[in-house]
Amino acid sequence: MIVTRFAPSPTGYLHIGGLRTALLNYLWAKRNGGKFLLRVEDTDRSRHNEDAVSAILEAFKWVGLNSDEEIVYQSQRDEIYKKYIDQLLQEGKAYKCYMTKEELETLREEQQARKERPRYDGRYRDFDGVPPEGVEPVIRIKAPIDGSIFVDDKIKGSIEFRVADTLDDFIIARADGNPTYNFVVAVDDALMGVNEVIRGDDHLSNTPKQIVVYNALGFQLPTFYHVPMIHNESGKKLSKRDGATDVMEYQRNGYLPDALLNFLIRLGWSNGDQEIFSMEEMLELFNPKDISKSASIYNLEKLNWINGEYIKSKSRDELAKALHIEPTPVIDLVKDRTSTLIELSSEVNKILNRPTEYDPKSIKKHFKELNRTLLGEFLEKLKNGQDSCDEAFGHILESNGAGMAKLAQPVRIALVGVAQSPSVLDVISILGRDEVIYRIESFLASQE
RNA sequence: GGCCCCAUCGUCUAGCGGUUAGGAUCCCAGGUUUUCAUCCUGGUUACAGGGGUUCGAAUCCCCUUGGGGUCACCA
Repeated sequence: MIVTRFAPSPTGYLHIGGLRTALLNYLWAKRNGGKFLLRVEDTDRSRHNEDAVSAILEAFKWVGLNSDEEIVYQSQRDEIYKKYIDQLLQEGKAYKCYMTKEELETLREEQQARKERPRYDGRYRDFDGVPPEGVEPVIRIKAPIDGSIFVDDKIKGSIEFRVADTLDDFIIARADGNPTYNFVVAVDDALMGVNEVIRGDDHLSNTPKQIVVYNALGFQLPTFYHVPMIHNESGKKLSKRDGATDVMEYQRNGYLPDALLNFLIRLGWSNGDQEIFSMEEMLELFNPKDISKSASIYNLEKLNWINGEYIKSKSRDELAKALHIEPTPVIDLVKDRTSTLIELSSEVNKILNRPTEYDPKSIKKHFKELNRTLLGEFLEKLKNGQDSCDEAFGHILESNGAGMAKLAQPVRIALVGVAQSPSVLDVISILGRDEVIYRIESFLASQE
């Protein structure tokens, strides 16, 4: 069975790039009848943040990606980590290092002065003397001293990391006893049964370290897929400064969750010329080995288009629900002309609500002497009640020998306040004769 | 700077030795629409550069250039 996971650190909200990673993991697990798990990486106590955790979970709920098991919190697994650290200590695969932060810093400066790679020198690796007083030791793992570690990545291929220039005996537990990232990731993934790891390629250079941990503990290595980053418009890793990186911001801005997922799946992955993918199709087609090797730039224009396509394809009831309003035929009238729920809402309101003001530019262009006359005649016919609205429209144009626009545009302005709207006759038929009369009279009164 | 990764239209991508280099988005033009939007039709724009290999390279190899990532007692 394939088990995947997404492991956010609770530093704020769910990042749009994180959501993509989560989606890929979700799809791959589900496609294979496996499990998708969630793990909160909060080993750094000083950064632990409850609000951040709930913000992230809220975002997952919104997009509908659910964990198949209880969410794992690393902050609650101290005993587990301690047990494995003790095991490594006892087996001589890890050791206590009494070097102080200051000493470490000095070492680094010396190495840098010599243009060498900053690297722990292993001075306590085989230490069996008397430990210095007053120093709480960190725990370091014994990494290989030479040779190479190979990461067999299913997207990038086999990658060689020479120990000499990538590894040292890195710290697996801090002086305060808390374990560090590369250690807990390996332990948790192994213990949770995660056997396929799909993550951003910013983790690629961490992978050799995690492999050292897997090997020391005798755990089986998962399959790795390192997916390229999403970049901002200037080609850099997407960060908070780029705006709109919080997943929930997309909800606030009127995007539909399935449209957002559709947009994200197309970053670095494709299926021929297909652009629109339902969740079912994604589940049927997605395979992480097909992900492209190069980074992609995050571009909102495509998302807007996709979102518009999704709005067009939704039913009146679905859209009403998304807008938190009662279903109305107005939705069908305007949904083809909008690309976000915000726009949809404003278009609906434009028709449902009586105009509070009239666009000056529209009036200037479409409310001249003839328009005024025709509109007056139209109003009379409506009040007279002989003709239907459609008939009244036709009769007036015919008797005056005028083009449609001469009457339609002023009517439109009277009904919705501007010269742009869906078909005037459609709007009239939705509003009903009385409301149309009211709005035309109000408009005429405002133009006295 | 060391190490690692990457390189087709502005953007997302198809292509996996032989194609007029395709699609989508964006933009522009025309049509439809009384208007706007939708929709339809058409158009502009790409294989980073240089060497190889080959009868034949966007496709394979090397170099250069460019871009990105990463180098913590952060995750």
